Amino acid sequence: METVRDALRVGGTGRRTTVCGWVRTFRSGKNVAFASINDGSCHDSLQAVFELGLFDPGDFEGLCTGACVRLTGVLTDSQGREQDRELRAEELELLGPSDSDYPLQKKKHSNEFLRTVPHLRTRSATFTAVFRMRHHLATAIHDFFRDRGFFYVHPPLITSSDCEGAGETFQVTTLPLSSVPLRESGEVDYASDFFRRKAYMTVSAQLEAEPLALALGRVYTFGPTFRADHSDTRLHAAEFWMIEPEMAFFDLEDDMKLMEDCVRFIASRLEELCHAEIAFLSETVEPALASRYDAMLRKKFSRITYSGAMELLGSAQDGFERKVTWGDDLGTEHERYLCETAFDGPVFVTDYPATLKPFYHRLSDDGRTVACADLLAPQVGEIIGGSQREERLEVLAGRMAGAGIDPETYRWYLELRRWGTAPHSGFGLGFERMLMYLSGMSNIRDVLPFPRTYGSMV
RNA sequence: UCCCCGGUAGCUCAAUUGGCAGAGCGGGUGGCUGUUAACCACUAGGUUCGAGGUUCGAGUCCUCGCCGGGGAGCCA
Repeated sequence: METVRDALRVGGTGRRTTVCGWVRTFRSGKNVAFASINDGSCHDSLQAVFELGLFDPGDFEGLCTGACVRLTGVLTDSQGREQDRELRAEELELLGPSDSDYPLQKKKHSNEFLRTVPHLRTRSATFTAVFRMRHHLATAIHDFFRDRGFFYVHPPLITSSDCEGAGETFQVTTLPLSSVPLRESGEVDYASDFFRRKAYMTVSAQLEAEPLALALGRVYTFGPTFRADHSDTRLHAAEFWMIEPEMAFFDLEDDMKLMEDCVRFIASRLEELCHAEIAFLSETVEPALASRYDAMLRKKFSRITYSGAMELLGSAQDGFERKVTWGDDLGTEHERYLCETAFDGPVFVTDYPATLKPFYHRLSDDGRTVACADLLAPQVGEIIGGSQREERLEVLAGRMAGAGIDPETYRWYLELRRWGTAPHSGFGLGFERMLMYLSGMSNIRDVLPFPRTYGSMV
């Protein structure tokens, strides 16, 4: 047995082989019938040709769109124009019949409809393409970091820290919800909870990555992240994946170079490995997809400071719903203006006001901005957020106090600065956002196999 | 959480001012064909999301609810 991919690409024609796969379309005539067989191994399907004289009419019962078959036959050069080779079938085994109720018919379905059948949409041309790209993106990321001496580390998914400012947390508990134990004060008595304290699903692995970076040097995490924000948009999921590298001895400039190298590397890897998928998605989903790869591979990423962006937005501000001045956070309309109109491609926005960023971003010499960089991309918004971390104990303690954070909660984090502190930097790359940008899919629900979003878990 | 749009056949959608519920694809039947989301003919297929209301009459207007989509905020 071999995959459709190998049957189409490996060796020459004339050999006898067996393939298994699902029927995309079936066409029957008087003397000959055709079935397109796709097994997910590649974008293209294998056309099977049935000389009807070799089969009983009953053999084709249930052999319609959606059926699963095992076919044995001889690979031959195709007489048709749309494929180079095809399988002249000699033996047909119907592993799993289908019928007209099969939800995926041989037509274009809306992504909204396909979301109602997540267990079947995986077989569609679009979603097999997206999930192959998802795999290649993940392996490209591992290759990128491994080749640069990074260690892949595994911080916990259940954590006691809510990573200040990163988003709402899902609480983890084994307390009985119908009769939660209370203390005399009326507060929940976590002493009898599983961990004997309050616990959450992680919203970011960054804080826990720092002790590993300040020991192993260059590390990265790649795992799921959980956010309970009530944000119901095409860009947000409650469970998504993030890549969070953390590097000792990197300043912001080193950090940004790594971000840019990383994005270029994975884009070039996908362009190399996913020709057919990119071509298909350009045709059916996002005509601008090819130009996105150009923007990532052949142009240096633009850079602008937050202050510079404010000046730029000020001079173009008439068209905005909300006007912004220095100290305000950028709204979606402003971010879109920067990457879609002003720079027309991925752009770094750096050096935000300290008041807009978490306490652990390194305070710059001007005393009012921090050493950080967000990478904004057209259509998908922020795909990377990174910073140099505050390594000075007194400055960090002061910023925590300013933010009203109990130092005892982050005692271990402060101790990293107390003994053997080192300049270090890192960033968080949104895996699904990146995949959206590289695949052209405009809704995060369509790059996750089983998306979990606010109010919905199909 | 807020704002906007939508829900009609299995799927994608149409239905003029409130006046007979429609098409394509898919299904069935027949025909034709080395076909390409095949093609041609015929045919079946409906609680118009749900509950109320207005009206002689509601897919269409009003109220509430449910579901979906887009946007805002927050973020990746």
